[in-house]
Amino acid sequence: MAISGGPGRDRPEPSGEPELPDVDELAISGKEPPSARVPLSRGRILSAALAFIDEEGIGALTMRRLGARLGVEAMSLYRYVPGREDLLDGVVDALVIELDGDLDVLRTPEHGWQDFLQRMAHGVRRMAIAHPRAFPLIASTPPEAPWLRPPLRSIRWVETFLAGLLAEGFDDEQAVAVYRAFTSFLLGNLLLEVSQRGAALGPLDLVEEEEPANGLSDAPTIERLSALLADDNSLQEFEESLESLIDRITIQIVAGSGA
Amino acid sequence: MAISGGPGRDRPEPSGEPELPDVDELAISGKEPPSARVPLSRGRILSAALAFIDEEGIGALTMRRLGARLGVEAMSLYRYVPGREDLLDGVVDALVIELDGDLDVLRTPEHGWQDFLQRMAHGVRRMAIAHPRAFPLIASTPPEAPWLRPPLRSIRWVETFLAGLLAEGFDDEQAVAVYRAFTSFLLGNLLLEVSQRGAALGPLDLVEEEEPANGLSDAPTIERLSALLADDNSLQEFEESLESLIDRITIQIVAGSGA
DNA sequence: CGCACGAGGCTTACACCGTAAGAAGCACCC
DNA sequence: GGGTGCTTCTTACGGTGTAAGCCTCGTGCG
Repeated sequence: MAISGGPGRDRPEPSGEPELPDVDELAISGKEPPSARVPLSRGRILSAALAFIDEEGIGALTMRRLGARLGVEAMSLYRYVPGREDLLDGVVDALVIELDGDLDVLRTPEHGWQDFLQRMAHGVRRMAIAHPRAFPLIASTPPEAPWLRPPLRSIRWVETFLAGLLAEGFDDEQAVAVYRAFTSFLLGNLLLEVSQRGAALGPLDLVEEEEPANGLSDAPTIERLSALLADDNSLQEFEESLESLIDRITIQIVAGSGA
Repeated sequence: MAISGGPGRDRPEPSGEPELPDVDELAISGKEPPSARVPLSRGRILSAALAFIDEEGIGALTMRRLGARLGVEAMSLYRYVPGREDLLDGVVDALVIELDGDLDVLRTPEHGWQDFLQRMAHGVRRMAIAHPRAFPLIASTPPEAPWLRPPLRSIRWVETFLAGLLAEGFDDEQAVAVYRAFTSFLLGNLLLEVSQRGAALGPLDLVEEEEPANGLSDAPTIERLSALLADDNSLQEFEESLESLIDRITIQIVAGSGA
């Protein structure tokens, strides 16, 4: 949460205001009809970028096109965003902020940490499904400056998660262990689900190859199974895996509490 | 695939098959000293691309630079590779091929499917650690043509894995279920491990900010925990998670066998 | 009122990118 | 010699991120 007064890193905006609100409105609005001149802001830019990615994918997002969508020249964006990579970082942060404001995943001290993890997982899942093309961003280190960054391109994610765990009574090492287990779980499950959800449109795009009766016939395997692969019963699977993970954490913590 | 005999260092290249000019040598050699004119081939290109990515990251890989590394003009690459995206696909496929030739993960019918999964997981892990900057490729749908593709950018991966599972006696639905669970597990665990392994160089690159005594003090959380986060005891964690997952599969399969 | 000023947006420019089209080298066989 | 294919190089085009500077106002101050 941290209403942008706290740990928000200061953007290299030395002038005027000491701190600018990273994401303000984030109205998740679509494209702007050429209405009155809305004054352009970091929030509006990030919001438009997210909408753009949702519609056309990350690769299609260029500064010029994003500018055009906002009725503005590309270079104007640089007044609010240091560059393209930082813009993508900003989109990820915006998603995370939207997430943990969405269901205020902290502030429920009465239901215990299992409930916290459940809420967190479902919140992230909802996000992944709502923005399937933006979600993989969270798991990809940016092409430039590949390391020397927080894992997963959003320090806010780590902060939010760890703070929640600590608030639930975990100690430092437990929190980190749970963070790892849970983040890797979410990452894997949701990346796979999102990618399969996309592939389900028309199953696997095997180039329509005429396998000329290869005697061994190992190609048909995937053709035969592609319907099963595209079959979308993933919510139930997600639930089961989630509960199983939470059980495992219980056991691990209980078993490890002696040490 | 082509028993490939004993310890001969010969690369897979299943020469019996009709025509598979995909990956031939893949010597994983480094940069080519300007020695004699080696004739350039898809395999050499993919190998150089992988080495390039390992050294400088995906973002730094351009056709021109890759050409220069091979002592060749950029356009020459297009005789063997349809374009940049396909080149990246090829790199992923090369990794997967290297993997399942590396430990011939099939062909061990005597040790049961748990052993198969163990070998698979460790093989992928070794690959992820050997090529940490290339590995995220496997989990990222290409920016163009985002859907309409096999999940995870390598149909070969799906094929190899499913074929192995079927060979171990799973039926179709079980194989798909195990494939999902296992792939998501590997993806999540290894993406996180790889990214943290990178971040461990110097912990989190917080811009050195002078937080002017914000009363709430929620910033230090991550600073305090960053050492723990960077701490690399991940092999053991991986093993534990792996065993736990395999147990879960056992239970699930046993429980689900009645249906 | 006049006017400097500065924020916000625009224009120009540059280096680099992927790649389409075709020219130039080259080994071979007739 | 003259084709005849490959393979590689040259040239060129449209697109990209972004550095540098210009223009245009609303605004505050004398």
